[in-house]
Amino acid sequence: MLKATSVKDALRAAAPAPEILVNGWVRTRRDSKAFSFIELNDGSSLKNLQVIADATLPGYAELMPQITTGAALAVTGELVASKGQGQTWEVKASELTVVGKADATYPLQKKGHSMEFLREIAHLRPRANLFGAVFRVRSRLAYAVHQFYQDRGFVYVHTPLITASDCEGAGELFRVSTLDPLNPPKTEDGAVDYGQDFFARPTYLTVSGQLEAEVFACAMGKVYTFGPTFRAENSNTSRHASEFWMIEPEMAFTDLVGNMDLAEEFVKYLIADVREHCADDLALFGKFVDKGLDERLAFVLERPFQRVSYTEAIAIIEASGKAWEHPVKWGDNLQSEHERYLAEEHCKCPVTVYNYPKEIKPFYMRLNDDQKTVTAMDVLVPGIGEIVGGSQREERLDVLEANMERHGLSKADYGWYLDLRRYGSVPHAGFGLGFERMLMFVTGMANIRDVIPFARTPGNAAF
RNA sequence: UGCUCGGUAGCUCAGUGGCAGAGCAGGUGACUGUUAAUCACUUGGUCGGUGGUUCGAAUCCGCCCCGGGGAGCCA
Repeated sequence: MLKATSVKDALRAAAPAPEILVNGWVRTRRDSKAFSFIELNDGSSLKNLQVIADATLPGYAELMPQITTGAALAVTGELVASKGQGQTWEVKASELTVVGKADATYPLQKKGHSMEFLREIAHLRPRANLFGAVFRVRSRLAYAVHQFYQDRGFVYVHTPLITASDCEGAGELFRVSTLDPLNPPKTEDGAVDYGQDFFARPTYLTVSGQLEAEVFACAMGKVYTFGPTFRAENSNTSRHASEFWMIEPEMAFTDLVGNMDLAEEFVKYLIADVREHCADDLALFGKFVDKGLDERLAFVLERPFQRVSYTEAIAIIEASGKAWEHPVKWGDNLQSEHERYLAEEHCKCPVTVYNYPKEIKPFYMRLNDDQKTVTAMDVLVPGIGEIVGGSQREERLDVLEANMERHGLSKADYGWYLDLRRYGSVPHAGFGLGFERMLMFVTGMANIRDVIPFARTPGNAAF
């Protein structure tokens, strides 16, 4: 049997071919009296392959009504230079097989679907041009993540998805349990006895692999994780999902500046890689999703990211003279409107904000000499906001213990984490980059639910 | 979770107290190396659900469900 050629390969052929086999799904069909044009797509590229089905084909009259939008086809024929405008190559079919029919109820049409409607048919939307493009870019972006770190000598670490610790001391967790919810074992005082649960303790889906990544950074120097993460927050926004992917590099012998350097280099690398390898798909986003996309990506690549300390950021916001919905003073969290102002109006490019007040940041961030701020850093990008959050970690045992006490955390639960500071402790730093938020940034897609194959959000786990 | 805007044909939407509509998709026919093809005709409705106001409700009011936007939490 003839080995199949992808649409992508057929379209970039160097020469005609006497016989090729192409498999795919019908995007549309246009009929002439003597022949039909069939647009075939197999997901390998944005562009379709035009198939010419001549009326003299065996079974033509019976075949044509089955060749409807959505039907799966196997086409054997000659790859020839197109006689028409608009495409270089086309296939003149010698044999057409309808592998799977699609009747008139097939939901995808040739034009104009809303993102909301496509979200409801998440099992079919990868067949739409836009979503094919999104998920090809997603695949390439994931590859580029690994390439970036592997090229730089980072070791890929698989941190656990099931955890007994709430890594960040914040955020709500999904409980993992095999206890009977209707009749759980109880302790003498009436509480659920998790000692009898599967792991003999309460366990959850991880919200971050950071603490475990620190373990490996303090053994192998430079490591990264790349995997799914779970947050049971009741967040209903265009940039939050209950299940998302995150990349978390962690580096020993590295301080806050080295951390910011890596984050900025990483973001730029990903943009450059996708621009180089997904040009057709990005052009589609530039045309239909975000007219200014290419210009903005080019701009981000050309310029160094701005860096402002939290204290400077507060001064910038106060000096803006804007009427803020939430006025800020030193010590407050930056609101979304402030972050947007910094990235979109004041700097007009990604901006890294660092050295936040210790009161608004987690226990593991390193205390600065001013005793008031910690080495937190957030990368804010126009249109999305926070895309990276990280810090230099507190490597001094006594200071870390004091921080934990201040945050009301039990030292006993973090014995292994404290051990890293007892034995060969070193300055180290890392961050988390939201994979989907990065994908939103490079594609211009406005909603995180549209860059995840099957999005999980509060109240929605269909498919 | 609170704020706000929506839910009308398969899809996108108009209709805002008085006969349920358009474009696209689907069907039929014509025409054409077409390419979001074109032209003519045509099928298609629990107006999100429920209760109320009214002679009369898609339209006004209450409650519920679902979706969007922005907010908080964060990546």
